[in-house]
Amino acid sequence: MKERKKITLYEIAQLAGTSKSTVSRVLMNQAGVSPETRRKIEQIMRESGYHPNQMARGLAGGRTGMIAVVTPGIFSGYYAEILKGVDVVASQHDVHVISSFARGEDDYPDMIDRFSQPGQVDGMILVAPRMKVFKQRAPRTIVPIVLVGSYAPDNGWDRMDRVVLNNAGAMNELLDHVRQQGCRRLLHLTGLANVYDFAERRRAFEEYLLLHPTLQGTVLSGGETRAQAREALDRHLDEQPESFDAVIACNDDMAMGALQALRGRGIQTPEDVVVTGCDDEPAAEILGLTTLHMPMVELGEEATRLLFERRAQKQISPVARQSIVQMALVVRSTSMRKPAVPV
Amino acid sequence: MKERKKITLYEIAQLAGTSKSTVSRVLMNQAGVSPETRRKIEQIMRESGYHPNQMARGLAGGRTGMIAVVTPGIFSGYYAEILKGVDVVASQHDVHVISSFARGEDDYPDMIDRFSQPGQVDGMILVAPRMKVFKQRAPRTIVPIVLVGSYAPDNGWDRMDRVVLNNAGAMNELLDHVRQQGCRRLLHLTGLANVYDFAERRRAFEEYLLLHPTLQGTVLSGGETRAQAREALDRHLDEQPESFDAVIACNDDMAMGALQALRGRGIQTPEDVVVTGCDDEPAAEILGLTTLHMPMVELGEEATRLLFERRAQKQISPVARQSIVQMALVVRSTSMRKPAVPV
DNA sequence: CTGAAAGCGCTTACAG
DNA sequence: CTGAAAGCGCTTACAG
Repeated sequence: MKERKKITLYEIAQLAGTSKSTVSRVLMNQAGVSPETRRKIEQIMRESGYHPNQMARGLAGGRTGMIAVVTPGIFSGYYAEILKGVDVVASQHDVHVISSFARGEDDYPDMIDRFSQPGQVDGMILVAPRMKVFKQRAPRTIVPIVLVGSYAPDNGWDRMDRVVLNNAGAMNELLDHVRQQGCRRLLHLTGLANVYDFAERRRAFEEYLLLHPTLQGTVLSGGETRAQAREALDRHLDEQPESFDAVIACNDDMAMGALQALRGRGIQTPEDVVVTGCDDEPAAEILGLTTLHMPMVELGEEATRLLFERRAQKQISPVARQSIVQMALVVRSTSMRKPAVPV
Repeated sequence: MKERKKITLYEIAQLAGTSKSTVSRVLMNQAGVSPETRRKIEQIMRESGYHPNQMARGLAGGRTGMIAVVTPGIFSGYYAEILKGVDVVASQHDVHVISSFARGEDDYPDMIDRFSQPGQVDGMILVAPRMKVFKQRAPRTIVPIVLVGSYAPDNGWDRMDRVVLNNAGAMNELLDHVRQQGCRRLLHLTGLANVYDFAERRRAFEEYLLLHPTLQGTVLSGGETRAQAREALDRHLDEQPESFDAVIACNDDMAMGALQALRGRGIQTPEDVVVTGCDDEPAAEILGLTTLHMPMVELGEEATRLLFERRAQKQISPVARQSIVQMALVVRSTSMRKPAVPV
């Protein structure tokens, strides 16, 4: 039944015995079309399997029907879940999602530049951009931008909507728990310094130590990948064995590297050393890793909601919105010293 | 230095003291422009921060500069890696990647239909489409399609390029290894029957049994998710305890579910039961899960290469290409009975 | 409620 | 090697 020839809005108008204008109105869901005409046009569109040419719509109407999600090149598996959340909301608006991986941190500004030009996308979501991006003034673009898990300095970036995590609060809760497990010498395994969330978590860790003088704390830089985290901890164990009784990693991936390092030396978890992560990646559950749960799909959805709200505004608003997504402590076996719960 | 007013090809032509045609030629990388003129235009484009309007290019030239990747709604984390591979190759061609998650298997045909209309994308990659998609004849579309990890029945789908895995060969290697570990009663934990790769692996499992009469084999359906796999194995253990000494799961996720079920009953791995997966997801390494390694980024890259080769062809070619990606056995602790190797 | 016309910013023959 | 003109398929005032 479906036409194979490419069919245009003009053809639909012909078949309906009306004009392009009217067909366009029903396509745009605009008022001012008689119910009867509308019904007829809708039926013809359906029967003919008509899909409007996106490129033409974009050019004529100034709306591309696309948004871009830019993620760092190196990623934890959870970026896929954020992407899925974005897709859920975007598809409700009949908008496609362009996914781009930044190649190095220098690539970020270029991508922003490119996407903020007219005729590219209707908006962009920047996931965990590296701090370096913010060295330059924020582009004064008509294309709305939403930041996810990100810094927002006052050289213009603070005008943008953003979705952030309650890093400090969640970290506090986590450290309270670790302390209750009897740990006193805490090692914070941090990641790249230019990742905003990592910096926040580190700061929360250090502030917690100030408030709890009975605790001893160290910060160890674990590099970028799981393997690097493992190596870093290995070296640390060579130099200062038994110097800590808890590893607080800045994310699950690094926590897993830590687990490997400990296991390799026969150090028991959680008996000798408690280990915690952050993110609650799929693998965390399996490993019994205590972590902070981040609702990743939600994160993507919320960012996209902000984007569409912004897009819907007629004029530029002076209000920047910020959504704070709560992470929740998930206690599992890597930190559970007291009662042995069956898995 | 950067212009904020939107700048068009026409402006570039003005600045260069030439015509739109000539500017378009350098944009399209076409021959027939004096080196001097080309250099000048390129410089002006760079200085003005010009990016051509994609919508206009798409409408005028018939090339959208986008390709779509459609993935199933429920996904293992590894789809993100495929997406990354796609992005790597696509960006070399200055093409953007639209990522779409199919909402249920009925959504697949609709998406294919929509994307294959003109003015949408220049090509599409279908990742692990459910078998149901192939019930209907393949669309006779000008938009090239590449199938990844997929069936290709002869009702038109066999005209398409595809990237597949050496499921049977790899499964054989895996089963040889399991047999060498002393296992004789094998339980195959399979996933949704409508996933091509799962069906292939199951077939390979059954054929292996036919060739090795000393082995005993069972196939257990593990549902769709890790949790379901765990439950399925739990029920099986209730009904027929100690009926197997190896679990051969159709992917890592289900293998992890199996590990949970076994652990919950105090059954030792690999001493009592050997467990294997497939895919080599990030979590597999941590868990010490024996699996078949799938080079996921490569898979995405190869699919995209096929797509661009097809796009470059002037006329429709009668040749359908098939790339077979080799999976390799990765032996880890869940199947290593003989020598205890240090992790 | 409806239609004719202009125009979005490019590419692509075509003519020179 | 270069330019003028047509046209891609829509949306958007504008006029009725």
